[in-house]
Amino acid sequence: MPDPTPNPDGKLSRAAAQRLSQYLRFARTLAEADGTVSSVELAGAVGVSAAQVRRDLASLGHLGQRGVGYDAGGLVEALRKAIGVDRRWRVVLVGVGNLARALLKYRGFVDHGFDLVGLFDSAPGTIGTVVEGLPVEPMSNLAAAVKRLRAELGVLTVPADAAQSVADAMASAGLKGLMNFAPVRIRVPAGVSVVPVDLAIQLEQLAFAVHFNEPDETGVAKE
Amino acid sequence: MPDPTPNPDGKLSRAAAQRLSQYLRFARTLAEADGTVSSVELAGAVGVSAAQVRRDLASLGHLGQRGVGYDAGGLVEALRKAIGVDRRWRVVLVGVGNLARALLKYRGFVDHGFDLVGLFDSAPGTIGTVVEGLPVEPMSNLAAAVKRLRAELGVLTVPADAAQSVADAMASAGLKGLMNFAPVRIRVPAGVSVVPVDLAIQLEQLAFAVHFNEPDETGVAKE
DNA sequence: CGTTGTGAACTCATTCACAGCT
DNA sequence: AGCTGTGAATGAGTTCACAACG
Repeated sequence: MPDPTPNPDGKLSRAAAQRLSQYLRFARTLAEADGTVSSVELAGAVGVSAAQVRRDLASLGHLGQRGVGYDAGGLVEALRKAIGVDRRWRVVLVGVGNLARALLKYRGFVDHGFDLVGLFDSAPGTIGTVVEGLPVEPMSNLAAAVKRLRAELGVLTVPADAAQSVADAMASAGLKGLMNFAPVRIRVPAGVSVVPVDLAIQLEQLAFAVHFNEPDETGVAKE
Repeated sequence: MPDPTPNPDGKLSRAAAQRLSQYLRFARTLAEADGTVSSVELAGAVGVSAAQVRRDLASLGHLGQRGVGYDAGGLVEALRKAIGVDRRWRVVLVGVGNLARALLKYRGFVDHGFDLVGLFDSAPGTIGTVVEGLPVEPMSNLAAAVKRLRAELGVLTVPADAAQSVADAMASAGLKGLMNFAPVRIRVPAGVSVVPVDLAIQLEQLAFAVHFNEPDETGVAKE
């Protein structure tokens, strides 16, 4: 039967968006240095096929020049826009433990356009302390603070058993995206996105890959 | 294109293996309590379709009973074996910073069958200190220690600029799988697997999902 | 009944191969 | 010459729908 949707061009899959992030990282390192990158270079750096790179980039518009390649600077701009990081994002963090402290020290956070503007916790001993220049506020302040700070994203670094209720609070405070480090799947209202960062599952993936000696991931090894 | 060993036994894709981990987590919570789980329950818990669950589980052998469901205990066993976590794994960690300290405190590590047996760092001030009960050894000990401890996996929590050379050292020390927290792609010899845990890219994925209001992830909200 | 397992259909993603521009 | 963009072919992964079975 006839083709309800013969048109393949349209939306970016999640996996595709992840590749864009990787192209962006590589293009950024070249942006100052030189003028152009080829699909073959990008492919080698990221570990995908050159055809894949061209297909991905072509879906963003005509930003290559035939016979020449892609202008590094222009590519960075286009990728930033396509991913949604052509602006800065304001982020709050809930759950100030070791992991949070590690994240706060991580420069890549701010380097990639994410500004941590608020810290929250429920432990009386932690509330009021200052971590990496930011005071830790009680959870009861969350909703008001999100509004005041105009934060849109939240990082969730609380224990598993608290994760769902904290996620509920973050969603109803108006945050639109949550990065969840707790090893549980959290449910959120429609309109809120969640990116899980689940170490337990990643560990199991590593065991799986080793146990069955999968070549793994972004393109294997030369040698 | 460049893949001399495409899929040895040709079985489970990476994405499928990740779903298995999620089924396992859910089945574990039920294993003591009740007898059986249905594909619909699993699907709801993990956020995939029931048909997907059945297809995945059927690929592991006939472990369901028609008209009844899957025995929770048996499912846990089968999933453990399929993923490769029906045994314990010995893990060393290189780069003892805040992130490492957070990981060391994370109980899920040992709960999932991963034993951290060695810590390594190159900073003289850190070497010799004891963190969570383990002494931090110099990098020069790595190769001998990996052999002595019979470690197979490594966690890489060093800064980006050191990541590749540390990865080289870890691979030549005989580790077969690396969990890489550094925000760079590392190259490893054939036979070594890498699971990247890249916060910068995950952050960008979050921005992407929110910016284009993707429902995201494992199927979110029904309504 | 209810629920699994699975051929078949289908959708989505990737690679091929080459036309078209520089 | 070199390199991109893209139809067409291929492949991977997912859902449909129902037979098979307790």
